[in-house]
Amino acid sequence: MKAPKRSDATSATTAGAGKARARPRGRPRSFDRETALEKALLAFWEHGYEATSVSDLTRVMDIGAPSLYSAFGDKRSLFEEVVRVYGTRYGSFAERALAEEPTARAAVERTLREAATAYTEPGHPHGCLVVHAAANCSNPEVEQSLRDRRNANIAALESRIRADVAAGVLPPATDAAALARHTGAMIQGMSQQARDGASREELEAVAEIALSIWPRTGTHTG
Amino acid sequence: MKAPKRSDATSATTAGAGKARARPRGRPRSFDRETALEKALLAFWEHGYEATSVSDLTRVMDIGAPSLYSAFGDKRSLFEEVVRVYGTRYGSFAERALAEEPTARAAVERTLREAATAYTEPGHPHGCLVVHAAANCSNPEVEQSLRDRRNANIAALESRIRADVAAGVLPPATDAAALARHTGAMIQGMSQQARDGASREELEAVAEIALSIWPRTGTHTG
DNA sequence: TCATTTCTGTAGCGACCGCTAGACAAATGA
DNA sequence: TCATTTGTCTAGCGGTCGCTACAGAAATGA
Repeated sequence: MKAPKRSDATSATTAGAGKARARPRGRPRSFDRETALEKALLAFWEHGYEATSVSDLTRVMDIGAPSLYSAFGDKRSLFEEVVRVYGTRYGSFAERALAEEPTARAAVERTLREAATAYTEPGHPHGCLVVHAAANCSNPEVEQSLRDRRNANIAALESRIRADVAAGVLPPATDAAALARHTGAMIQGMSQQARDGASREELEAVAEIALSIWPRTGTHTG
Repeated sequence: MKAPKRSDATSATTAGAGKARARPRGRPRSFDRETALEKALLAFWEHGYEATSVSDLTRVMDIGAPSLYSAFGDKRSLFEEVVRVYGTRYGSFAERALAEEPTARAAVERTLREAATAYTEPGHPHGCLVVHAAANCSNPEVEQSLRDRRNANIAALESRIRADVAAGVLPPATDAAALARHTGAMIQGMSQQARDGASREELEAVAEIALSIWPRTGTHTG
């Protein structure tokens, strides 16, 4: 049994800013791990897990295949790390809205509006990586992992809606599950629209229409 | 230059019901072309264009690779034929609603309700083939062909909405493009939800919420 | 200087991809 | 019966897939 080496995330290499640990023993890595990871992220985002080959990855990351495998494990592990980074860097706006806004309605309003912007932002692929990158994937586990993320987001919104119902912010007859799922479907539909060429303005108009299902003013009782 | 043979759609083989043409010259096909095509349709629907290999296809169609290529051309042609058949067999409910219902609103209402049923029907994969089967496809032409279909459907709805506006059925200030795109996003989001495990009842609830953006009664003026 | 450790580049593994050549099988018309 | 036509079967083409063995390069501590 061979020792798994280190290879893991927090290797500071030559960029010794801050509390950089002492240099590791062997030959230092000749590329910046985070930069390479970002390139991989963009490739997976644009083409999806399956259609992005290791050969594509080594080209855009500008490293050899052995370096990729030594630094990131296999393709699957690299993708998982990409999804994690995507979540913290690009895909956290819904979670943030849910945490910061006072009501579920306000969180959804902010989420849909920000989605219109985020999904059409120049400089990276359009739409949401979590929605698209594992579609039509031969590896069912990869497909399922993103599906779980999507459904978890909807479940989080549902429980937030339930809390508002319990607090009297939303009427007792509110179908929290349906309302949450409607928002999830809107986000996913907007992401698909972004992939299909819709502009920010067009998505914002769609978001405004979708938001009209909620009562115009903060609380309502019927 | 070799003659392209016949191989095309309307070969009756042994099933000589109705006005069957005279038998062609050579050895007759040993499989039913439509049955094999249906099996290919289900495979592409479930796994998408790229993730369905020719080897997968020959297995589910229960024919050899040369028979597949002789009867359907290459993989791309087979997929295109599958998309055509899907359109007439499974995916025509929106088009039908648009043609048969008196107003755009009624057409959308019927479309969303039927989508909830169609996208969760047992006996075939969930969701819409046109939405999913060419996602993350290495062949950009295949991806684009389904994208064109999706956008054409939205454009058709938009012009139908414009007609209702011109006829006074919808208010003059109606944003036809946004309204059509909202419906497209809903359908695509519901399809994604169906793929992610949503039930017919759950999708029906989502559809009802989405329909509440329209005025409750037939016409409205403001 | 030198053994040790770790990364990089070359080169290629076995598996699968889409696709097809060529031999044989099964129908036709004569 | 027999040449012709067309479908099926076996076998395998060149190419790409994800991945890795191996040798050399570049750092370390002694």
